Amino acid sequence: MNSHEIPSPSGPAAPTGEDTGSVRDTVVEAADRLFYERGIQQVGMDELRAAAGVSLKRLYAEFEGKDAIVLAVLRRRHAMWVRGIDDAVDRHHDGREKLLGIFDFLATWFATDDFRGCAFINAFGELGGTSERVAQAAREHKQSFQVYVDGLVADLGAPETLARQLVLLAEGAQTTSAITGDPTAAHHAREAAEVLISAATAPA
Amino acid sequence: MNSHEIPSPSGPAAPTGEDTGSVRDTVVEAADRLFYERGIQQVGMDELRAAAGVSLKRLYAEFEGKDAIVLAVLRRRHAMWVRGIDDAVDRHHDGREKLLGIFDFLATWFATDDFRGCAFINAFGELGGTSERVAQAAREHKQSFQVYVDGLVADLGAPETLARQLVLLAEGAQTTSAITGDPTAAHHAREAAEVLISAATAPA
DNA sequence: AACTCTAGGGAACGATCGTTCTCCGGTCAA
DNA sequence: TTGACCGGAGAACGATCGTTCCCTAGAGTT
Repeated sequence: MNSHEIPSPSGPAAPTGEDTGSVRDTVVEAADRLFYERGIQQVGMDELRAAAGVSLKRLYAEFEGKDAIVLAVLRRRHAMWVRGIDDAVDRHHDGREKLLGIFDFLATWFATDDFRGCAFINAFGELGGTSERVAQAAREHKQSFQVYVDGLVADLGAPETLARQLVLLAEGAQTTSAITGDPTAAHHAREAAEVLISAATAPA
Repeated sequence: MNSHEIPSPSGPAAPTGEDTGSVRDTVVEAADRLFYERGIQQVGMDELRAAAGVSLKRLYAEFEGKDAIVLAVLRRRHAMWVRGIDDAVDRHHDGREKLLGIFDFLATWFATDDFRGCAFINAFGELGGTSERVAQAAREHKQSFQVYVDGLVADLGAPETLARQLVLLAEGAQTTSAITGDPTAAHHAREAAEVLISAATAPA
């Protein structure tokens, strides 16, 4: 049974005294990939352990349980989302172009070959009915995006209603593209956004 | 343990020789309620059996397995969706009002106290990664809605792009209202739809 | 060399799942 | 009354899950 003695062939190959932060990251990254690809409940802890190249003991030393890993994954997803949106928005200086940058980000995201929708929407559908923690994480994520768009719209001097409308377009594009597999939903959302922005910023 | 002998207090109270079609309906209705409320994998066959007031033997005589029940539930959801949309649209004769009727239907749906989003989106997030049948059911449902809106938009003489945009708004309203719990998403979607329809039907 | 400590591999555990099987009471024909 | 049949209740089964525990190999210290 002990024929192979290589400790961790796919791991980061650190000797022994690994700092604990990197173990967490490794686990959360592997969990994110597996959960997103197949659904949370379809991934067992043993498979996650194997994918992350950690022992079960280490896994449970680092995380209180599977729930804690799920929440850590959602936190990571939120950070990635914020960074991606920020990058696409900050690329522009014009307020209108900033708003449209959101849909450019969506377009590049949808074109990813492993795209399977918004992880928060998926997690909410799967666990939101039984896990208040997951439902709240999804709520906070969506609300923070709404607040972000509210700010961009306010900078434009447009009414807050526009922000609500643009968020609906972004959400709809995510689910539509995820289910149909058609990445052009981002483009249609962007075109709609252009019309809505123009209508909301037109002089009275 | 046998203190209560009432066989099925909440069931339809049919004597014994129930016709088999109604058993199917009873099971699918109970499954729909439970699956929608808590997620599919969170509902066991035994709980479903109890909720439907049927025996396990009857359950497996009527359905090949849990997968078959899930697909039957999605078929039922699709029929309910089509009927609800049709009712709200057929209430009007003007093409523009017909399109806006979609969002009126959404508004009444979102106000339902057990509303928890689109069952197809939820099922796709939970099982779409592993069950091709579920993923396909979601795809077909969304596509049939797109085709339906395409028809209404074509009747208006507006470009097909408008139909894509309106579908995105409807999808976004569903997920947003589900997660945030705010039913006004339907109203914001409707207002955006009014702007988009006006822009798409304005004379050149 | 002997001892201590750590951590990894993986068996073990209890719970739960979807599914099947067994028993048994009731019903109807003869 | 007897016997055949049907369906319900729920035990049983095998698989899988999240989680814990045990055993041991190896590193470090004296």
